Amino acid sequence: MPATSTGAAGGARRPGTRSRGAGGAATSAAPRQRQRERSDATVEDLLTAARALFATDGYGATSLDAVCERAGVTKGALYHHFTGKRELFSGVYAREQEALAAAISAAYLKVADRPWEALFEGSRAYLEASIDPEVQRITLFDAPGALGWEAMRTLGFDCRELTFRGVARAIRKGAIPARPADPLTSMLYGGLSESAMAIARAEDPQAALAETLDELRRLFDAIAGS
Amino acid sequence: MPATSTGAAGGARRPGTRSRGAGGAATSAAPRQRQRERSDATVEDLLTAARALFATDGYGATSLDAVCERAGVTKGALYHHFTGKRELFSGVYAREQEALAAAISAAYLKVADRPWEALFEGSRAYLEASIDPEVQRITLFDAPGALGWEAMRTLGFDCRELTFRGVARAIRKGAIPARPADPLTSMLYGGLSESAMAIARAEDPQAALAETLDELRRLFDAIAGS
DNA sequence: ACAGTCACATACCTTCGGTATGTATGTTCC
DNA sequence: GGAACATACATACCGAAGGTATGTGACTGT
Repeated sequence: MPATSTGAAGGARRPGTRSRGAGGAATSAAPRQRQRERSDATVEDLLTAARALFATDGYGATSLDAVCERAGVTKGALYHHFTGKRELFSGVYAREQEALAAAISAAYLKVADRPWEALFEGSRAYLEASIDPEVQRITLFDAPGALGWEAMRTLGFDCRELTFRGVARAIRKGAIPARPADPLTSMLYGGLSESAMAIARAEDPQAALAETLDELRRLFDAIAGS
Repeated sequence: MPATSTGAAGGARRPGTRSRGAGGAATSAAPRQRQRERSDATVEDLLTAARALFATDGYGATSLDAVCERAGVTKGALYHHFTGKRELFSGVYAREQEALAAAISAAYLKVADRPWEALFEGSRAYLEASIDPEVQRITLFDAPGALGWEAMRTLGFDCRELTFRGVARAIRKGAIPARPADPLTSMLYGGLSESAMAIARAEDPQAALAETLDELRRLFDAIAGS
């Protein structure tokens, strides 16, 4: 044990001054609640910091030291809550997927009684949300290489699964000609993802988005009426 | 300059024993040809070794030391021919794209007089070639994160560009209803890429491929007849 | 209040991408 | 044909970054 007591005397030092929770009022209100809140707050800070850096610098160029510094924590905290860089990114990715899935579901449910139209609206929502370069960097560029196919699909509620359900339901309800749902799901989901990337890199993203939605409309009409 | 003469006396040591070319016959046959051949051979070895490791272990998990060892060279050689890991991967990626593009073109040209059918055949070729997990790991999983969008599209003859040309030509020739070519290109190319990944992970890849080609047929027919 | 656990902080190790430098093999020019 | 130069590497080293071992104070059940 070289150089034990570092610097000044003991006590919780700089990185963060962890002391969340609503003041120090009722200590007996919640038995083991304090530690949970502290943990949750730290995890929240780590995920927020990581999401910001991953989104702008990318997975490879983001160092855990930078994440910890931004979160006001040290690597001890990070490795206490995550097994490593992969799982940290995994957490960020899961949140991103959750947000996308929420947007898709909300759009879908507005016209859920018309299955095919509902899938179109869900697709539109996914496309519009996925245009954000930060979202793209995480979910479309870095996630495949960092997490792999299996992890991407098993993590939280992924959008591909949502798309599959929408396609399957449209088929079941007879909104489009009968067929296996998987192939069409892949074509639709992959097409939308690639479209989002292309739109974000276009000279005029707004125009590109409009053109893409037009094409999507044509495709949906063509599929339904064949 | 610490520890100058390392180990035994000088002389070209183990890593490779570079001595390509057709023997040492006519020395005056080609003026500056020997070095070129040597360089080309080294680059070839590096790209081959890198492709093997990148394909199986992925970009992040592949170390340059491992690549050099497999190629029978040291890092001095690698950094003489490439600026770094990115460019090495870039070279591997470019070759992969070239091979895919060649397969697409060959299939397309067989029925080039029917633009829409030709694009279908090109799509089929891309799909079948992209099912290989090694190809996928390089071109679909790691390339986006490692190279980014711009580099992927400007590197060599990329398949998306080929798809675009096929779509644009089909529109120009009136094989499908008029529309901007870019959105449909994205939907098609992205859909095929995602489909390839799904097929490779399916329980029965052959059956999944057949179903996907059926769906592709339906989609092409629907688009043409709308 | 005391023992045990949790949530971190500190210090260290190892791997790996990248660089600086040395050197043998061509290549060119006189 | 040999000196001068360029090319194609090999060797040795550096710094950054992911990961680990260990210590310590705050929190918690008894």
